[in-house]
Amino acid sequence: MTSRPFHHGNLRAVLLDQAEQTLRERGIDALSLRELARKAGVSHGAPRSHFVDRQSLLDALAERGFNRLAGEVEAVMASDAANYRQRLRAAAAAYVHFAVTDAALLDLMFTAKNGNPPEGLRAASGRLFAAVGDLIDQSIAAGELEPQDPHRLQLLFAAVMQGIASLVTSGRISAQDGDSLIDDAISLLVRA
Amino acid sequence: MTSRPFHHGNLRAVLLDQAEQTLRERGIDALSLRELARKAGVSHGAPRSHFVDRQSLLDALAERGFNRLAGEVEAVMASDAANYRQRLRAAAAAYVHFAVTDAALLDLMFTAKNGNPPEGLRAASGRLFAAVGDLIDQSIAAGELEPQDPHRLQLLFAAVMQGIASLVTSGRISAQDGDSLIDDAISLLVRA
DNA sequence: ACCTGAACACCGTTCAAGT
DNA sequence: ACCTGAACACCGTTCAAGT
Repeated sequence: MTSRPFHHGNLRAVLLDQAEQTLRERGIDALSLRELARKAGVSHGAPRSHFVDRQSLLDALAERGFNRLAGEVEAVMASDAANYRQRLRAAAAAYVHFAVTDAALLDLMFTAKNGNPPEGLRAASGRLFAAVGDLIDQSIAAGELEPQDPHRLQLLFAAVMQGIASLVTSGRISAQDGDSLIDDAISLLVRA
Repeated sequence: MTSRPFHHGNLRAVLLDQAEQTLRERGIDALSLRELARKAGVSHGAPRSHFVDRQSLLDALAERGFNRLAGEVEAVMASDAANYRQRLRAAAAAYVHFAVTDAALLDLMFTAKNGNPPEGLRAASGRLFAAVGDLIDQSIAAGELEPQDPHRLQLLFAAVMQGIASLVTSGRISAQDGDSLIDDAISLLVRA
């Protein structure tokens, strides 16, 4: 039973899990296909069956990151918090928390890509921005935000969250300062 | 005269210039010390005399990036634009322009560092944030911004610029949308 | 369909040696 | 002080071959 094909049907997932951990603990430069294969107990050529090259694995990691973060924002919308200001804060807090615990992954998600991203990655990032957009729309509908131009408000909120996260991951400000900044930003948006 | 030491005293600068160009044209993955040495016409071990390792060269590139961007923000402050709203817009526009023309470099400047950054890099990034801070302070003094909490306003402005730049470099929005977002963000801050 | 293992080209880093 | 060139370990990628 425990014969040769240690992984059957799930090597891809095993590689991604291990890669995510390595990314978190030692950064992107320490991420190599060969080491992942070694840790998974397969030959160095095995990953090729699931990822055509290293960039393909990085794209898959970014895709998982977007889906996870999108899921958290969607969870905020499904919560029973009546106050939309609280929802905006919760979504932004999730964003900053992600930036703190998975800085290298967030970098990867927002790194300048040379070519066009694969479809799965595009869809995943789209899901995140759609979730943020829905949250803004709902906040407007609840009268918490000015109805002005919803699309612009969505982008602005996304930019503020990404900017705060970026300052945190790059070590410019602490996670605590990041949370304070969220409050300031939301106060500004809500009041506007 | 044109004997052996092709570069004497300026190999470091030659390597950095070439590296910056490669970074711009082919991204960070295409940046190798050996190729830089080849293009400079020196042996592959020569860069070692100026950069202890690859990360050290990347740090030097980031440092130059921060200094260049800081210089542009400082130039905005030294300009004769009487209107501080225009100054804020000009500073933010310079930031977005930098993001568009040197996306990979901006990524490098705000990448999560594993260890503590070297002193020169710290100083250069400090110079940028100090320049942004001064601009905000002057805008407050000119009555363009509410005096509230200057430090928070500085961070918020920095976060918004970095966030918009990040959305642009990652291809989420166009440079044009980035400029529109700047207007929206500044309107929000000025009105507040 | 998935994995093995040899092969190739390239890289970062170290270091003794040259000038 | 700066550069050369050999050496080492590691890597991404390709590909014929196995099961």
